[in-house]
Amino acid sequence: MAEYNFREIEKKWQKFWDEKKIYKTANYSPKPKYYILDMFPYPSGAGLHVGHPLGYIATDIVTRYKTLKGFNVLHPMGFDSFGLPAEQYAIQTGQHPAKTTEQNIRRYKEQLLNMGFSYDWDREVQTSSPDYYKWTQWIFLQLFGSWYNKKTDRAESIGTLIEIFEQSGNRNVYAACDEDTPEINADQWKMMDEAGKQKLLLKYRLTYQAETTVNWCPALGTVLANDEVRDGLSVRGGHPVIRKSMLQWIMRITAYADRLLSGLDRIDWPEPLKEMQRNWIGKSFGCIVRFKLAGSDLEMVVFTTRVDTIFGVTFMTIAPEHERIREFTAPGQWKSVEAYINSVRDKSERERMSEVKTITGVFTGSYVIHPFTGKKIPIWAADYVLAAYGTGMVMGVPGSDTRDFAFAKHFNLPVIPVQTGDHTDISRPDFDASKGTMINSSFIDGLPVEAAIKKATEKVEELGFGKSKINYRIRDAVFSRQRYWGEPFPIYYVENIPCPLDEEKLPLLLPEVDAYLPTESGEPPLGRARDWKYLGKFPYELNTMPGWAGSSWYLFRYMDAHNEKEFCSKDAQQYWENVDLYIGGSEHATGHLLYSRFWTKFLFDRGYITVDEPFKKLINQGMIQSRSNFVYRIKGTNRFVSYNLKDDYDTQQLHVDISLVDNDILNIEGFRKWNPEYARSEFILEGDRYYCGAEIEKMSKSLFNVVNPDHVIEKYGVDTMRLYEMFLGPIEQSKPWNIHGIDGVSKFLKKFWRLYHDDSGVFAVSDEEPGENELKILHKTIKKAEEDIRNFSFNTSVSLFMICVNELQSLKCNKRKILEPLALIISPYAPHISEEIWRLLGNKESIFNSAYPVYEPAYVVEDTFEYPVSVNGKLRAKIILSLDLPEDEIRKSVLELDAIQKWLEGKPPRKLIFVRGKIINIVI
RNA sequence: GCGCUUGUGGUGAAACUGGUAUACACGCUGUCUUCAGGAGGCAGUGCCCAAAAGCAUGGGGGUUCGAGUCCCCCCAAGCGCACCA
Repeated sequence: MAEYNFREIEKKWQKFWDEKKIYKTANYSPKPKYYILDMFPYPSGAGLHVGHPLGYIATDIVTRYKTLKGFNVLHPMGFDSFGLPAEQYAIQTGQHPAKTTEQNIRRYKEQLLNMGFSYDWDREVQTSSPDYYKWTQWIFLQLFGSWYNKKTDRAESIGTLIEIFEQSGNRNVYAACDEDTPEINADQWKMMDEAGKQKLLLKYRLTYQAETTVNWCPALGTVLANDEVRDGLSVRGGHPVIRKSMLQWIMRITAYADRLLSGLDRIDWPEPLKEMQRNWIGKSFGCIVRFKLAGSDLEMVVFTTRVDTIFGVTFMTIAPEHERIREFTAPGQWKSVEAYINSVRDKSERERMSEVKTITGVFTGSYVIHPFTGKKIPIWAADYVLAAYGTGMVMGVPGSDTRDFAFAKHFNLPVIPVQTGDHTDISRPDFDASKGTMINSSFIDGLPVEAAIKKATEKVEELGFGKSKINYRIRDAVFSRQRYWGEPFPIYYVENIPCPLDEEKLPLLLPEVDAYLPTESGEPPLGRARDWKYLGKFPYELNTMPGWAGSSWYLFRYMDAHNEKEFCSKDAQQYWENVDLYIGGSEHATGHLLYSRFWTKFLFDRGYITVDEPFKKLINQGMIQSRSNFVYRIKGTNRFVSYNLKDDYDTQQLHVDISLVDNDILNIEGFRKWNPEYARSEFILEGDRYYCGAEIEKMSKSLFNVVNPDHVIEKYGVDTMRLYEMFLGPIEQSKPWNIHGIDGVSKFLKKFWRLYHDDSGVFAVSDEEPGENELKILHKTIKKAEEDIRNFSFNTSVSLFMICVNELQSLKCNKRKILEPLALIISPYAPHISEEIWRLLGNKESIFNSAYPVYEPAYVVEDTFEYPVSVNGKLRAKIILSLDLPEDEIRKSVLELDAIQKWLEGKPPRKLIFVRGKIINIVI
């Protein structure tokens, strides 16, 4: 008896799709376009695990559905192939990262092809390929050749800035630039030598060099971005990170802070992710206030969001790392301040993090004059002030700010309450600094906080020692890495001045090196490359670009992947615009997803593209976790005790490979073979079984809980795996991988197959006309399947198919006119079996090129005459009424119904509750 | 501490704008063909009960004829940010 043979079917159709290039997409079509993108993977050595395909299956379903609906769909795939693991492997083995990367990509591709995804592989991109990184370098050059004009609120060519300089210097330039940019006039500009001019321009370029304190990771030998560091450790590898000053390439993303923020309102992204980006950008409205130093012309400038509390200032604070701290220190105090600076400097991020609660600081011996009261206010240095936020200096208001309060208490500084509330301990939750009215505050006394801020801001502006200001938390992004396996910068140096390489010379190929470690003198690995000089004499940049460089614009390369003249042709970009649907993990919230928005806005400003957001709709697929299993060894022995008996012994919990466990029952023989250490183990069983413990954890090799999709595919087939991953639950939700339910899905596909075959397994469908009942089942399914795909509710779709197939089976329906559309509806989810059935039904074209059936509303309309009804929301009955009757008639017929009449106890209904034309409730 | 999200059977989970809560699947129980092969069919399965009635969507209030869904207060879990002035 013939059965559903997935092995044969899947191989057959994958080969066919590949050979006939079924999934090739044209750049021009009379059909409407739809662009669906997956976050491309980094091809690691471990291959794909079952978590990877989750998002890919979802995009594939939407792709197939949209294609059936008559869209021209772009659905490409590629590889984010520059990165640390390949390089680390290279350091260990000496093997060129390009080679490892190539092997890994081959394996990934093989796995992806096995899953029957409809990618147009002709458009594949690899960020580490010179054809690709040529354009990453090109975009870098465009950034280098641009500045941000805040008057026009967009990036412009650096040439327009030079023109302005020549005419009127930089006095009237309103640009995103370095804080320390000196003011010059046109004559001064013209008098400057080339080096001086370039130095000045560098302060305006959208990518620039600066000496900055960076996160230096000694173990990785590189600098990390803020989002690559967590708790003072590198996200990758968990090595300690320290603060170090280095000359770095930096992206002026702060120029786009406001547009990155406002753009969020126009894109369809998950709210939590938008919120993460909002917090990261961290816009806050406040005020800059200048305090004159006592006995000096110097001024201390602070940023505050609560200028209304200025009458409560009892001390000033400056970050110990602040570059101007010496100016604010009395000569006699310098020694103790310097000692304090040193003690703070050597602490790593981690140490500072864990010492959040300890209060340290030192008096600088200097004072400022309070602008309103004229009182002398002492200046302190304290590490609770961040050098990088605001001006690196704050005014201490212990009456309203809990941190200032804690500091004042610790050093016994006075507290002046400036707003109503109990000030004995303002860190208690019943004190809310954002509420109340002002006291002890001269002209703002009695005003509520909000009004007080407004009035105080006006006053300081009027008196000229302050100005309202919008401050951002986001900082410019460090863009260089001291690594080998990344894009080389198209930059060479003439007397230490960075010069852009001519665009014609791109790509600047990554040179060969003899080892992938920094040089002995501490230069990055490119320092090992021979003749790494432009024209043989001007040294090239030794840093390479970070991982996010290539991924910040890849969506555009897919549109025109083989273009040798442009990163993407205007025509192709205008046709595809931007991504309609993007699916990937939320871990890229403040990395890739922010940087790609930044580069897109930049390319838009410079007229290279017509969209200023890369991804219209974003869905975060949840993480697939894993269920780890444990065995319990009695301490100091080689005896293992079954889960429910373990409390009787003193045991140690050990991870066991989940492939040795079925339904929490341990395969004892397998376990003995797994590790020689356990070959002679003894077991204390429950009955004749050893039960393991279990816990949900991250999927990781080291926890022995990784599930390789290859095994699942081998056992059940790809279509079953695809359906099952969707059936598992909503796509956005993180959930543990659990194989136990897969039999249900597997059964469903077998039933589906059997619908088209008779009892002896021979393909057989009837050409009989379907009855209304069968049509109803079909059209209900079509309708619901469309709704589900529109809502990305794939799990309910799978249930729906099961119901449909069960119903048809119980009707013994084998009619072509029902079964042919059914194969089409299921095809986005289970393409192989559907294609096979489609061909058995005699179709010549691939199911991928067919048209999704249209449902007939007539067959979907529910029974309109039978309603559930309750009386006073309690009793229920089904009554039969006509929709067309006027309300009075309905009321009459309700009273005539015996059952209802009994409940009504003869009283006429006071009110009939209608919902969508149906009586739902009767109120007495 | 702040922000966001989520709490429904033994398990994964359904439930459209408030309208018969627990669809579908797993698991479990019984059973049939009879097989020891991860096969197929049928019936049962929220809780308490012999049954009827009753009670059930983390807990407590509220709005409503009617609340898993809306509002308020708690509790728990997950994620993100974290001295941001």
